Amino acid sequence: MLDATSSYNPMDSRIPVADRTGHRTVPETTRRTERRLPGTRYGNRPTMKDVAARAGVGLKTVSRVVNGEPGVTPETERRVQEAIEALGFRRNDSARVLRKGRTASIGLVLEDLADPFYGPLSRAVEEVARAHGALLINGSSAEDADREQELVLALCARRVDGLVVIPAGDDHRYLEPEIKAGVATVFVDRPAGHIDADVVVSDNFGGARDGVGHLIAHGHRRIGFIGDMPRIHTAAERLRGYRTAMEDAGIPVEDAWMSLGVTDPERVGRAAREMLSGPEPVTAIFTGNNRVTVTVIRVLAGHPRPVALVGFDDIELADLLQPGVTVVAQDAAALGRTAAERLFRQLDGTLLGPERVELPTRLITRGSGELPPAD
Amino acid sequence: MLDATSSYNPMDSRIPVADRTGHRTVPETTRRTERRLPGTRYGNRPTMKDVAARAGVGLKTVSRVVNGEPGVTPETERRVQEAIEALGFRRNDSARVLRKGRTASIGLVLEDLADPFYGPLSRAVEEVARAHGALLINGSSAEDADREQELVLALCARRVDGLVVIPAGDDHRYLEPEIKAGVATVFVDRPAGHIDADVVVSDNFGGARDGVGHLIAHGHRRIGFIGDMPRIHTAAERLRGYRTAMEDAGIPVEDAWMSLGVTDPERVGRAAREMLSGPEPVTAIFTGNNRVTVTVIRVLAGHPRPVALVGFDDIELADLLQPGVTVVAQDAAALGRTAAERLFRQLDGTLLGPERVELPTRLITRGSGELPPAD
DNA sequence: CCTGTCTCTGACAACGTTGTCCAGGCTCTA
DNA sequence: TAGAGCCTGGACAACGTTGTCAGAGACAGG
Repeated sequence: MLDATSSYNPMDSRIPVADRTGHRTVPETTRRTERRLPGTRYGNRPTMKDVAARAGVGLKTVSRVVNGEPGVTPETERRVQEAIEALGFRRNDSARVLRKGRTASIGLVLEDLADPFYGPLSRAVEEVARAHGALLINGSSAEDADREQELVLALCARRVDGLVVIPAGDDHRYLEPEIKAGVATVFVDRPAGHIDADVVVSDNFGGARDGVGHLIAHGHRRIGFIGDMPRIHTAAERLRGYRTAMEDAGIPVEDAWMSLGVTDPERVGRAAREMLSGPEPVTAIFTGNNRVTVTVIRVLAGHPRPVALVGFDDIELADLLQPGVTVVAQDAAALGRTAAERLFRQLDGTLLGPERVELPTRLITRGSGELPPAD
Repeated sequence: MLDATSSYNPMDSRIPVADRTGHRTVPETTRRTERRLPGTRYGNRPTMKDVAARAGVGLKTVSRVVNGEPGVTPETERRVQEAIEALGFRRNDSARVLRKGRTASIGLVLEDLADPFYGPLSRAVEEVARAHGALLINGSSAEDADREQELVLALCARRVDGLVVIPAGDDHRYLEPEIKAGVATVFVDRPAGHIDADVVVSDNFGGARDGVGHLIAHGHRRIGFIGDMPRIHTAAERLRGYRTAMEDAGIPVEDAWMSLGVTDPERVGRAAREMLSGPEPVTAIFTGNNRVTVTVIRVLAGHPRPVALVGFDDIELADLLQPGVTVVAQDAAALGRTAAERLFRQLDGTLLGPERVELPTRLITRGSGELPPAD
């Protein structure tokens, strides 16, 4: 499952067990004696039982105080509070969860938290979760289907109440038992594969079509498209938008104008340079996401002729470049917020069936998309 | 504690209780009958007991199969696996955690996940956690001390094994009982207040001193400093670096050159414009963090004379602006990685006492810091 | 003084898992 | 063939909490 690089690996399901000589590793409870708090049991945290004993009351009375339930005299409450304070007691939510069934936590599986697109999305999900008293567990799939599944199932084992998933894989049937068991699930940015589930996406098709249309309106005909791997739904949709815009304008698309694949700077840079060379180079480029846009901007900065550019996704400082970068912006925070809200409505029971919600994109013109063709 | 905007609020400790008429709300276990899986108990997920019953074996045998423990015949294992498959059983880690004591999860409390500085940091922590088989729970404090404490204590109640905290508040004595109880703790970016704990920081002082020194070396004397609120440790350290560099160069600093406070664009923009006006305007500005830098770049873009600029924190596309933005870069990912590694070493027991680790910063020259004074 | 009601409190079971321990059946050897 | 030892499987307690229920006082009304 996961690599262990040290002795700490609590979820390891392999067997540390006694070896053939019968020796056993020292039980965990014996560590850190010197750090133990007076009044607590060896190496462990104080429990309600400890508090009850110290306060001279019953277990349930402590529970009542901790949870603010009624039916405790002020005097008793004071004694309990005092004991809690003195022992540094903190309720164990694991036990609580086990008893109550809900964990008050939701999981978010995305591609890469370091990507500036996902940071705001995650934050938005967190805010909604917070408003509902839930915590957020994040996981990065690194665009790997197996890792996505591993993460999702780990989250399910934790019994998160709900999942917000930005799919990396394209088959999510493995989630069916979980959904049946009541795990609320919303997919974001890309639809789920082979299951019927709630999904919140941007209007990738329309956004790309409008962005490319914008270039066409400014006189371009030879327009390049550099995007992500076509198995990624958003990439495919944006490509479809490109094709549609071109078709609507009656421009036959040449293969040399399109480049789809991994979005590392090397491949993208090569693709851009190829499109820009030869006897009939493109006069404009439409880029399929923020990473591609940044790379292409770098290429264009070193290019002799001006080349028009429209990028999908807004990027910071885009307005300060020369020329400013025209983009089709999607609202990452709104995606996250909408998804999380639907998630909690599923948990409330106020949501009927699975639905597909599409959020609009916005064309922001800043100059790069308005350059005329330099033929 | 937290606002509930709906009926879902599992961790609410206020009393939903029976009202005076004796009516009760419907127990949770009765929801979603239509979604229940055949073979499971009403509204609940299958447990090992269910699997054991279906496979015709004992409870512990199922546990053994699930955990890959030895001592189960292939035939028995097959039967158990079959039952697991058929019922869609997934081990309940809450119960496991309760029994084992470790949750295999760590908490990360930072200021704002949407900030491009924290995304990579969080991702780095996650990668280390993953290598140790642990999940990461994120929380944004929004630079609010109370919210930080609330988050940290909520994470402790979940019994996270460790905490990585980017402090918002300046008193962390509330964490003492937790640390004594064995919660590994590492502070990042800023030191903890009033407690002795592990901390990983950048060399804010040295970085700022070098950045300002760079401006001085290019002939500037009237150098402005725009930074965050001085109660934030990093802001104070960077200010100290600025003062030291000026002092070392024998330049008396004027009050009008320094501006400290919240880093919203409005205040920062006003501060920058003030420094740049009057009879003796600054000829260079040192900015105290990425947000400030971006705002100041915008101001400078509309300013008639060229003004030198060095910023703390690297920003994306800084190299593509005209001129390129010279920055003092800190390595957010390294901060996160180092902190997380120390955390797990605490859990391993291979770390001795609390320590302060300082990571170097790097001056990246791109042009804006090398502009001569425009006197 | 007794009875009924109300308030406060605590004993106990249950949540789902894992660790301990023991029993029964098997193989192997003396 | 009997005894020793191993392998497999299961009964049971425990983890820390919450829900249920019933008991113990207090107090008022008859």
